[in-house]
Amino acid sequence: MATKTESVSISTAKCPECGGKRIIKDYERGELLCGSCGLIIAENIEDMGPEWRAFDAEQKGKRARGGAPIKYMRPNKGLVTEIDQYNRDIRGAKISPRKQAQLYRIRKWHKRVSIATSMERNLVIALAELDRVASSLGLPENIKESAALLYRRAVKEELIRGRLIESVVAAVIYAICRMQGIPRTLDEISKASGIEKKEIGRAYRFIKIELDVDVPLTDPSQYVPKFATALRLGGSVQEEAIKLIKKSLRKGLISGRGPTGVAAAALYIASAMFGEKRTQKEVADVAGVTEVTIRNRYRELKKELGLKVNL
DNA sequence: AAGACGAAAGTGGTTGA
DNA sequence: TCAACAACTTTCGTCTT
Repeated sequence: MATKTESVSISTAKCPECGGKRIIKDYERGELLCGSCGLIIAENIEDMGPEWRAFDAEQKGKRARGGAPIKYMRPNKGLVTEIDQYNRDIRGAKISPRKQAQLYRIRKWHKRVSIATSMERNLVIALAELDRVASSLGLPENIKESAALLYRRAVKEELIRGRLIESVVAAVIYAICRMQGIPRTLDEISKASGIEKKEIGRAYRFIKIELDVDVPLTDPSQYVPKFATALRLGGSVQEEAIKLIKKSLRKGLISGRGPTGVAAAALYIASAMFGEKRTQKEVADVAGVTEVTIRNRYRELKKELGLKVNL
């Protein structure tokens, strides 16, 4: 993919520390920070590389909280302080009941605070990643918003456990795109996020089941404008392609077929009908399928619809 | 010579016992 | 957990323009 400058859009972001909406982009220092409490949300915001999440949360408010920089993938490692549950002091002597009660309370709150902050950290990383991937895919604000919401639900239900944050973010984006009818293939999201397709698929399936979101299956015609643009095909060709898809949907159904393949075949036929023929290879490339698949779909469409197309 | 076609074998993921 | 299965890909030989 060609390098281009990305303006990181942050209007969906909220400060994970104080909830403030006023987020400041400091381009001189390349930082994203909260206007109310000064929390640095992300550094190196101009940098597209995968390792840009180097990151250091610091609160300038009342409760001073500091420590080592948080490592990339493991929000809790290196920061936890364990308070064990055996009521002995360091020399092994018993601790008075009164002290025990105090220790119990300390442990309790320690745990609560740890969980809260680890969730915050998780969100900070995830939202930055979400923004990066969504921008790189050219997705609109409302998609980011919905995706962020879904991700928060996933965090709340503690579904991120063994998973890479990035995988879940990618999966959430994929799910939201499908729900909103803005087609992005797993391939595209994989490329934008740097996560393998099957990883995203796995995370996607998981959150789909656990969060009980129902995602409609993709309508092939959603891909038509995108492919047509890439092939420089006009509006009338697109309309024809969509018409073909609708017709075959009503007929013997295209169920089970990959939506991209169907869209590609319809476009292929439509382009030929309008004398703006594109080769199977051209169509196949932009659709991310092979010529063989186009041929198979094309054959099916032709038979089902009784088309008299001579190419 | 390039594009279209289709058969055959291989791949990765889903499903159901 | 494993095997069957469907969709899709890869590869390759042949036909058409």
